[in-house]
Amino acid sequence: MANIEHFRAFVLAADLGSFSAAARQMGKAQSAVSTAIANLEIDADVQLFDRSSRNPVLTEAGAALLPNARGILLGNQEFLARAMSMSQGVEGHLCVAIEQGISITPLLDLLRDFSSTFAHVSLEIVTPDPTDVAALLKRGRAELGLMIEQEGYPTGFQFRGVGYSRTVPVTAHDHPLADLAQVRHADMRKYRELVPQSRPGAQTGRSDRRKSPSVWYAENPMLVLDLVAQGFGWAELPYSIIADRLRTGDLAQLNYAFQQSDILQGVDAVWTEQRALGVAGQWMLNKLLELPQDVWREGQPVS
Amino acid sequence: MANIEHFRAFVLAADLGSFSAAARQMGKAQSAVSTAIANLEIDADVQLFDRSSRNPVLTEAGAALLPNARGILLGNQEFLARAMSMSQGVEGHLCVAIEQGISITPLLDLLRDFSSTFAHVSLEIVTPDPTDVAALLKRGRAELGLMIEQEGYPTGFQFRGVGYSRTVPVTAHDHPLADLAQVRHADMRKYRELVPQSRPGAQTGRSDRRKSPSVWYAENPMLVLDLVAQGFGWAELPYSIIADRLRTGDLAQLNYAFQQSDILQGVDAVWTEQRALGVAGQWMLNKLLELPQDVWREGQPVS
DNA sequence: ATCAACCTATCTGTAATTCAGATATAAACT
DNA sequence: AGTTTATATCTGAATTACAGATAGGTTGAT
Repeated sequence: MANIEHFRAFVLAADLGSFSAAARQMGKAQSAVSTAIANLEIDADVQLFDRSSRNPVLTEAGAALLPNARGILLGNQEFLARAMSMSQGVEGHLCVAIEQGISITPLLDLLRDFSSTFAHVSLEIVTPDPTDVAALLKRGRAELGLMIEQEGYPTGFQFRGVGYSRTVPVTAHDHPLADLAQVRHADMRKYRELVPQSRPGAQTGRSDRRKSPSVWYAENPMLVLDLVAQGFGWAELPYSIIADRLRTGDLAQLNYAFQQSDILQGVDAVWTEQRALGVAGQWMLNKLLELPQDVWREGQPVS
Repeated sequence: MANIEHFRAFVLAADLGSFSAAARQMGKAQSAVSTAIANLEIDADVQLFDRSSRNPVLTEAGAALLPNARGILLGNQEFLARAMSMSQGVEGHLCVAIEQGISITPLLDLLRDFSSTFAHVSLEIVTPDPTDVAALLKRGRAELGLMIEQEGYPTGFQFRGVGYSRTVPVTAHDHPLADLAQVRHADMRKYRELVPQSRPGAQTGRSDRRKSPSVWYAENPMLVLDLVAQGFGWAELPYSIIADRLRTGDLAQLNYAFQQSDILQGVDAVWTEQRALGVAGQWMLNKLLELPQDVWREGQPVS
């Protein structure tokens, strides 16, 4: 019935203003184009061309339907191109799990590059709770993960450091801790700590020695941010999400007595051995490893 | 070659998880679906289904290509639906020319209604210079116009009042006129008038007795707005575009001594006799005429 | 007006395709 | 093991698509 080539005949004829020219360009006989378009008109029950003159000209209906026909053609083209890409081993979909709190601004150029290099690969970025990245990888829901480095990974996981993330301790500007020139452990234990992570008991390789005995957990870092701003306690949060509110004076940075207050935590790319990375995943991993370290410094616009 | 029905077979089989079920639903033989999908796989050079078990299951490639196939099907469906709509006399495209300065907020509900009633009609809204609306209609570039009422329209034009637009005289807040409790004609003649309209000499039916001998014209009302705010003169502008800047005190409303300062100008719907309105255009005209008058009162949110 | 060049619609026979039915075979379930 | 239901493949028939030829019309130049 409705053959895709018929739509191509319609579009070509409209563009060239001639059935014969369209037929020549398609390597078919003129009669083929003529009947193809005639059948299209029968199916659609509208006149697409006005044939009263030497060359056919689009009717109003034909002009209105032309974009639709082009859309069908484009869809078919994309179907074929994507299939071609996948038949050569490129995966059709890549899911990257980036732990909440890791900023994606250092990755923007890389992502732009990805979108042009792998136009037919749909990219999915999920930002799960920190404890969930490994689970997503193991479950096969994601192929590649970015997470704050931890002491040990379960067997079957591959990892490599690719950058770092700056975490800063903050409170609301009017919080008692904000007035101290130097904050000691004993001071912090007096107030509630807010942790951007759900499921406190989650088995994770990272050290979970909280500084305060009173801890609240929330899955969304933004929620933690709001709670901190409302004076519910203090938190160690990625610089990228608090930079604005530090600047406006809404939040105050704490000054640790016992260590550098700016905590630089390594960021690891993580993947599993079992589910081998496809061409696109491999490409992204390599680009991540090649990333210059200074793109991870926040606050400067990515050039 | 690539028949649209084949894509439907693919999508149906993927959805139902069975070639036989898909065949039943399409009213075809099982073998037809089987070979159709096999041919699709040959064309695309990828395996779409894994046939190792009793029921076929999508491969990774099949899952990635399924949305594309759906897209093609949707495109075809839309093509047919639009054609059907047009074969029943509904135009495929409607262009409405709304004179610059007339707010479209009173029309939002109407437009929403239009988009659901005429899903297959693409709507184009152009906001030309006031003097150009009639030209667009005459040229056939637009089918329906909304413009500030004028004394007479050229022959061949139909018009009917549908609402009104409030125009207010303003200056910058620090302009000499802003200090006067009552502004007389003589005062206004001392300062420059800014008119949101290009081509001063344009033959138009509206009264062109400017109050000031010094007049500047600019096509874009927003440009006029900026000039007024910068103290270049005074202007009579639609309330909808100056409301915000009146509220912030950036601009000041003038208080006429000789008439009501708030000038209510009628808004006419205009169309030509020669180019008959289609079903959608007719619908829009009727809805415009039925519009309750109070939607034209600005400042209140449209419910 | 006449003519040449070019366009489109339609007809005809042929080639290609699509499809239904039949058959073989494999998987899941009893 | 037997039953049911699924898919792949084969075959012949029906449909469809197509090239080539023909007829009729339009355009523009002579």
